[in-house]
Formats: sequence, C-alpha cells, structure tokens
Amino acid sequence: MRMAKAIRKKASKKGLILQKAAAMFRQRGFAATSMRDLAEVVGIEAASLYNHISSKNEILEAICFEMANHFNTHMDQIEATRQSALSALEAVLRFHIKQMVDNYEQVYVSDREWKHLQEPYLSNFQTQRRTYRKRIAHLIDTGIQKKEILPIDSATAVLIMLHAISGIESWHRSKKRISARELEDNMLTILVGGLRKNH
Amino acid sequence: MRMAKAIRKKASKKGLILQKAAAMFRQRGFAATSMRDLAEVVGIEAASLYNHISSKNEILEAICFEMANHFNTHMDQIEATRQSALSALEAVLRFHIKQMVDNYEQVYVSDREWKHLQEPYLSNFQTQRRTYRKRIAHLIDTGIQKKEILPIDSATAVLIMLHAISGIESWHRSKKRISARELEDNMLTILVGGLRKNH
DNA sequence: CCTACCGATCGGTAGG
DNA sequence: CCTACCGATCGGTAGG
Repeated sequence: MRMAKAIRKKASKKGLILQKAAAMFRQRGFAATSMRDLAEVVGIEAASLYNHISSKNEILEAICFEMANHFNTHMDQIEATRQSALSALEAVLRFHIKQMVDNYEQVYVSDREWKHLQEPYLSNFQTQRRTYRKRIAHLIDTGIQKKEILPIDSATAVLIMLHAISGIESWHRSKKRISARELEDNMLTILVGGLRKNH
Repeated sequence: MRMAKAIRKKASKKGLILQKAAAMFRQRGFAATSMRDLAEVVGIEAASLYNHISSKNEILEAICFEMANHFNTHMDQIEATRQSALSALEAVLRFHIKQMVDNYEQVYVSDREWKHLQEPYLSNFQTQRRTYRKRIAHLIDTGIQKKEILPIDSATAVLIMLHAISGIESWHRSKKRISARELEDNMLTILVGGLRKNH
C-alpha cells in the first residue's frame, strides 16, 4: 500500500516511451515536444519510436485514457461501498491527492494537455470528464440532502476542489517542506472543513 | 464599475493582434498556434503581423507581463489600505475571480502558457509569480497571528485558492447558469468560510 | 500591407 | 532498430 507503484512503467519499451513522453509533455507541453526530442530521451532514433507506437497522438491517447479509467474505476469502488456522502467525498479527494503525488506526470498531462487529442478521442474524453464530475457533484448533493454538507452549488464545489488539487503541481518540486500525508490532511482541512456543518 | 472594460483592446492594430492571440493561445495553446492561423483571424497576411510585433514570443510576453503588472498593482493597493488580514485576503480573491470573468483569455494564457516564455523573460516572470504568492501567504500568516484565521499552512492555502479560482475556466462557457456575483460569493463561502474561525 | 521566399524542423514512411 | 528521406509547415525576412 505504501509502496503502491506508479501506473505501469518501464516493463516494456512502449512503457518506457509512454513514461518519458508523459514527463516531456508535462514539462514542455504536447505541441512543443517533438518526436526527435522524445527519441533522444528514450535512447533510440526518432524513426524507431514507430515500431512501438503508431503516432504522436496515440501516446497522448494512452496517457489520457489510462488516467480516465483509473479515476472511473476508483469512483466505482467508492459508490459500491456504503458510507456517508461526506466520507465518500473525502475518499475521492484523498485519492486525487494521492494520484497527484504518485502519478504526477500522467495526471498533469491528462489534466492539461487533453485538448490536443483528436476526434473521436477528444469528444470521448470530454464526455468521460463531464460524467466523472457529475458523479462527484451527485455525492455532494446527496450530502446536502442528508444535512451532512452545507447547501452550496455542487458544481462550483467540484470545480474548486478538483482544481485546488491539481494545484499540487507547483509543490511537487519542494516536497521536502511537507510530507504527502501532511499535504493531504492540510488540503482536506481547507476544502472539506469549510463544508462540514457542525465543527 | 459595472462596465469596467477588459484590459486594453482593439484601440490599435497591435491591440487587436494581442487580443486575438490571447484567444487562440488559450484555445489551442501557444505552441500549437501558428502565425498564419493568427494572421487569418486578424485579417492580414502572416508577414504583415511583423509590422506590429517583432516575434511570436513577444506577443506572449506582452500578455503575461501585462497581467503580472495588473495583479501586482492591485496587491499594492490592498496592502496600502488598513484593513483586517482576512478582509484583505477576501479582496484579493474577489479581484482574482473578477479578472477570471472579465479578462478570461489573458488571465488563462498568463496562467497556463507562461512556460513558453524565453529567457530572460521566463525567469523574470517566475520570480514575480513567486513573490506575488508570498505576498498572499504573508496576508494569511498575519491573519493567523491575529487569530482571524485558523492555523493552516499558508503556502498550501495560497495554492489551493489560486488554483481553485483558475478553475473558473470550465465555467465561462455556461455562464448563464450562475451570475458572476453568485459565483464569487459561492467561491468565497467555500474557500474563506473554511478558514474563518468562529461562524 | 503584400508577394515571394528562406532555412529549419516537424510527424511520419520506405526499405532493409 | 537504423539510414535515408518525404512533403508539409513552421517563424521570420527581403524588398517593394
């Protein structure tokens, strides 16, 4: 659990390419990363990349949909367990924070570079994204109905929470200052603390 | 006040170019926007752009530093007025939200595309950004000292707040659902409500 | 502000 | 997995 490794990885050459690509797409952006740059980091010629992947966009698709599946799967599990809406929400947020720390490059890329996906992947991804956010909003609305959560606009709350968490970005580099667990607790205090009704 | 116009604009041809560029850089990203694309939207040939600007990067510099100045200037004003740390913080956040609604394209671009700046502008911008965040963190720390704000890690709080606000992005398109003022109040409730000590 | 154009670099393929 | 290469497109300039 503590050692839960990042998603996939160097197992295969393709895994290595995806890993290095995620790191470069995050740093420079998808459009500003060339296949020649990527090939150099991987350690082969640009043309050789095409023995493992069929296009630059396919790499982005792999990263984005792997993360989408990852988050959707976790949400399925949350919804399957019977717990209060507030603790379900808390579990979802903690999962997001954990992913931000453990799979930083991929999460960042699927969060910020998805607009470079091509159709039909673009529409598919956007739909999944919208659906996922609605599931969280539904959790909040349920909590409001049950008087566990203060009455606020749930869609606003979802946006605030997800974007707040994606802000861990700036942190990652100075991760000594605060441990992952402290960060998680700190964020939950600020984000959920403000919603809990009597404290 | 209500009609406070967006920063600069079509006054000159250069203003028009910067405006259109901001819109395109936001939509497609800086690297994925070509000078030919931009020229077409402006209504001239690509080569003619260079009579008004000297390079693609100069456009990005103009956008990023104009926004940086804008936020720094407002922070100067906030610090110059004598008010509680909590209300100063609230004023800063309300200003950010307002900018997100009024100058959406520019704020978005200076927030997400600054990494494409070249040296020495890149370092300059990053320094200004860091300094600005420290000023907000200082406001929070002061509030904590004065027992106006719950003791939390101020740097974490700054990141959460700024990223939460930059999340209004997703909203902009469906701005009928909720008015700018409602949005502002909703966000402040969630963000600052969680920090206020007795409520 | 346009036509004409430059060298560089891009994603990707052929063929081995 | 490499060498050799393609057509397209890039940011930008010359010259008027």
